[in-house]
Amino acid sequence: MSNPKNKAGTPPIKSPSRSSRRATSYDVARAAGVSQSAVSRCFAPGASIAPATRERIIKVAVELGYQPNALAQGLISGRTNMVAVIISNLTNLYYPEVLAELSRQLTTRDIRVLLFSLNAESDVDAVLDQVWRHSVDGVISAARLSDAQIRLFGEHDVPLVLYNRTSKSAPAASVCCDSAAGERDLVERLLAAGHRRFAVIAGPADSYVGEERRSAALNRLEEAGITDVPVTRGDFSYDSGRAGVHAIMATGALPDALICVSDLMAIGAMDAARIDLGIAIPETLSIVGFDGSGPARWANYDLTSIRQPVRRMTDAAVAMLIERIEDRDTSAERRLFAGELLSGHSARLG
Amino acid sequence: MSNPKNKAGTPPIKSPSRSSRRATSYDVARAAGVSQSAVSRCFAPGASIAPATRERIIKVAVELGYQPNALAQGLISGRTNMVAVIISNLTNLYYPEVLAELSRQLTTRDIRVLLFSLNAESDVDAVLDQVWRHSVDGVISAARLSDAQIRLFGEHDVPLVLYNRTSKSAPAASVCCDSAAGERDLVERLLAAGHRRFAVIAGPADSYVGEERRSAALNRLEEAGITDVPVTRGDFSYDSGRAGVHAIMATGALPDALICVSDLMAIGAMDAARIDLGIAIPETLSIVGFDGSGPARWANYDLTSIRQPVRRMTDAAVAMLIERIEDRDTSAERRLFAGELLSGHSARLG
DNA sequence: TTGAAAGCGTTACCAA
DNA sequence: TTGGTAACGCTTTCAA
Repeated sequence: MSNPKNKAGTPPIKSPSRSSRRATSYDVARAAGVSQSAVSRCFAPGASIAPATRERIIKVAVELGYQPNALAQGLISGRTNMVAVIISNLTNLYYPEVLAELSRQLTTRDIRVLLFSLNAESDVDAVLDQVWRHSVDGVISAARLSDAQIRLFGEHDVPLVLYNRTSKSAPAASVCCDSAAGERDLVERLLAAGHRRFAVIAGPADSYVGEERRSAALNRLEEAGITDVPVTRGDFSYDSGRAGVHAIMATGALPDALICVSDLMAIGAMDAARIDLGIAIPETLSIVGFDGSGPARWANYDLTSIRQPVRRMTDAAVAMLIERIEDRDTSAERRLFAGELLSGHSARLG
Repeated sequence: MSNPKNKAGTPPIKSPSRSSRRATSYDVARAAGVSQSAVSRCFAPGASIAPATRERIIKVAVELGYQPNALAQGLISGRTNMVAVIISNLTNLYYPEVLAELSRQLTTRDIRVLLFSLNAESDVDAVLDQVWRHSVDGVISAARLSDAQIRLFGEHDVPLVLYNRTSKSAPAASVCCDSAAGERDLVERLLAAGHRRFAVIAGPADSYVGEERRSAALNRLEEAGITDVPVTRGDFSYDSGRAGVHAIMATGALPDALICVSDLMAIGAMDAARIDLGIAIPETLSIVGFDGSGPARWANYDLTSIRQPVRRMTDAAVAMLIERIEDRDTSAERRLFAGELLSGHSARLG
């Protein structure tokens, strides 16, 4: 009875009907006539094992359909090869692109994605609890976290990379598109083309990027001596962009340039202007957006916008995260990427 | 030395700088003066424990910030409370909505989502390997699985629910929108309005729903005696819809009704027709889509389409999966949901 | 109701 | 290069 597994001499399997229990490293070891340790080493990256032994074990492992149990691996090694991705609302046109790209890049590096998608009501703290419990190796968050929440990552010693967010008081690694520069750029081009009567459709007050874009636009306008700029707020949705146009027109303002802080709102605004109000774009009204998401490039809209370099940004986010997983003492760093101007034809540019 | 944790009397912690190790049930037990088993019971659903004890333990647990380790729980109990969601391409307009809804519903039931998003090149078998390794409780797949792959779920005893796919030879639970009925419905309404010259923009030949919709449309047309129908194939993208229109026109055909098997292609087709070719929609050409995704309802398109009842479908998928997790002998079942006609204004209907 | 002890399936460490 | 053994942090019997 040298079987290390059944010290107590367990009786025949209890449920013979459900016989196909998953093979463990012990099963492989027994069948290959080696120790369980040998099997483990066989699947470890740079372990010392004789080629012959290795080959024999692999053969048996394949026969038995053995694959290491990720739970057990994670429990003992402290690495799960899982990263949590927290994203605020998937219905936003821009996030699916980011998520797809993140997922692709993480998969490439043999890391799995544990997805947490927040809807408005959902509780971030509850999500974070799950994050701790599941021992993920790190977190990429494109959702709004409070400074206190960011600090929790330090306490739990879980690497974090923020996507298109930052925090001044709590230091955290982050990857952002330079919204301010992009927005200033757009405004300058609009000014150069002779626009003087501006209006803005901003985002919700608690949106980091939304506020950054709004204030960048207003600041640049102020520098140009333009201060009387009607601002209305939307929630980044198509409908809110459409409603925004009506809200602005209702004030009696007659802008010749409309700045929307997201593409989706810009698209809603274009439809409202052209279809509801019969305004010619860009002849009578210039409209600009931000993000460079798919529909912005559809022929019907051909939006003038700033395209975020999603590929490079997600690339950087993943690289930064892995760096911090490998060396937890890597200090906070903020990487800022310039957006690319999509000229489009929804605005007259100078 | 009655500490059950340090039998060997381990020396002081190795890295004092990184002191904040996560509290375990042993830590809580010691601090509360109870056994580790008591702590475990305290966090188990219907365990027998004295209210007083329970309260004391909870108090200590909160103080220490204790939370059960999901890995250890999963390893011993065989339930991870994780479900894998496999989805083919996130950039499709319709999938993010499905994913968001699935994520929401699973979260409600205290289940986490392990996301696998396939891009064209990625290897389904590699994804499945990861699924087995991570011991997920079940899988919802909106990606194309071969019959052999579906059978693997049986062998591994992992519950599976297919979303908008089925398999005739390998039995599997599935939730689908009745594409055939929806498409027939659209065709009938188009026929009733007097359309006689049809064309179809279909999906890739290996798409289940795409083919179902294409053949349903062609069959219904054949019943009406219309057989000479030009068909071109796209890949469900905007660009391919646009290209499809040009391809059809290039054949010399002059359809008065264009059937697109997805909204995104229908939108591309509308832009091509109106913008590239100056064709009036729906006066000169009726265009219909399928899915009822967000942009289909934008004022500029106001697409005539079939809306999939995403909420009810995801609801059903989650319910079916949980049923099979709880009782693995639940037999295969196929639930078919009728789509809802979105009249829109991109087609003249009878 | 409580506690002790046996796993779950690995990796990490040590001696051989 | 190998095998033995101790964790990892929990749930689950089984006795008390």
